[in-house]
Amino acid sequence: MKKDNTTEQKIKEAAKKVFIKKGLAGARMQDIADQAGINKALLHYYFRSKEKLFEIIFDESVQVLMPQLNSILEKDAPVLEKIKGFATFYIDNLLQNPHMPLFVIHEASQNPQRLVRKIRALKSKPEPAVFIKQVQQEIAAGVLKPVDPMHLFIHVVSLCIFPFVARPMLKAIAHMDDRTFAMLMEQRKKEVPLFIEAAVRR
Amino acid sequence: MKKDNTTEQKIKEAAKKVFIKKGLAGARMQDIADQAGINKALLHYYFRSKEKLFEIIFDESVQVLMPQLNSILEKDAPVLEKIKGFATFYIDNLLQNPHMPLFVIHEASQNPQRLVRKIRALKSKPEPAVFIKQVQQEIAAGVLKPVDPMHLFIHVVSLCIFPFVARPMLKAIAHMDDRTFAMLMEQRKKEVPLFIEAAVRR
DNA sequence: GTCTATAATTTGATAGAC
DNA sequence: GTCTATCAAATTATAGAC
Repeated sequence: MKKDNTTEQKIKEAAKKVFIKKGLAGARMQDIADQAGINKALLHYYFRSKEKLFEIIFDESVQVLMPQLNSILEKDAPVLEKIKGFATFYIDNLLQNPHMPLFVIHEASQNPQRLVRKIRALKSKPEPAVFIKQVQQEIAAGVLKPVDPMHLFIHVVSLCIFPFVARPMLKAIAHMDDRTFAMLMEQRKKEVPLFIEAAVRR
Repeated sequence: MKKDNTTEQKIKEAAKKVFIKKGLAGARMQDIADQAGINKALLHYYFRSKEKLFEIIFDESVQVLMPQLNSILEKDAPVLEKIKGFATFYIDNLLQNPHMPLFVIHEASQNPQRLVRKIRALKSKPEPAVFIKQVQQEIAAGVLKPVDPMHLFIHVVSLCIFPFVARPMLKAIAHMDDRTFAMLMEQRKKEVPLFIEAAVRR
């Protein structure tokens, strides 16, 4: 599963863990060094500065989260098929990386331009235009009820991602423990597509 | 609109702005002092420490965001009525405080216990139990399609809050400027209730 | 209450030995 | 490449004059 056990890799994994948990401003180089089981000076030897190291971790996170959105937006299949596949796949993925979306969102909100740059640099950029056209076609064909395509897109991502982002809030409100929460997310892989289908299928 | 122009109030307003924008770890006491147009030492004179000042701002934010959830959960009206009222009202509110949810969520994720404490201390706590029972009744009565009540609750909050939390992400993906984004959120006051109704009304 | 000056601490970054 | 020791800057917090 893990790549090399080179020092560089160890640092990147440690940095990923600490940055994603604490954010850029909250992370401490000392924490990262401890987590990696090495000395603080080595961080600078390998990555020059906190900012540089962060940039790499953020970049990788964007590369994990963004291109996956394309499975809604691009793949050639009926809209409801794509949404179903996406929800299952993406929620599954978030169960593995539950803290990544909040990390990216928080840092994007601190520095929106950085996210814009990263997205521009992606080989596989999310591009809603295709999806929007396809939804319009299926509405015209009578497959879907009339629905604003952009809002539909936002609905889908909201339903999939928000619970992970707001996890501590939802856990507190609904008095859930971690196990219950995980189970609920597991259910959402089916609940979300069913809900959307009920809303828009003719 | 604003309360007194006492120094204490000026500080709290400045702190609110800075903390909500930068988070606890990212905020600087100097920024808050500048924003309030006073000296840094005065902050400590009035609020003792950064942590103490933060606690007050966080507390107030929780008091703004949480009790409003009760309009879904408690008020006596048919489920779909309540959801419609809530969505309109809450989104309207978020248009005034667009950065508050991400602030609370991010800090809650840094320190989940703090949020739990704050919620426990609320006079008007969000309590899903009533809502869940009501949904079950309306399903039994044939008003609603069968749907898991807890998931329905999560759907509603997700659809309302997520776009504000993920604003920079959505703006970047869909190439929107601020005006377009605001317009879209304005539309969601109607889109979200319609979408939910289409999904669950029998 | 409010300010200036400064202390105390934290933290990112570097120098230099091995 | 890796470590220890240390620096320099940033940042919270306080002392003390007015």
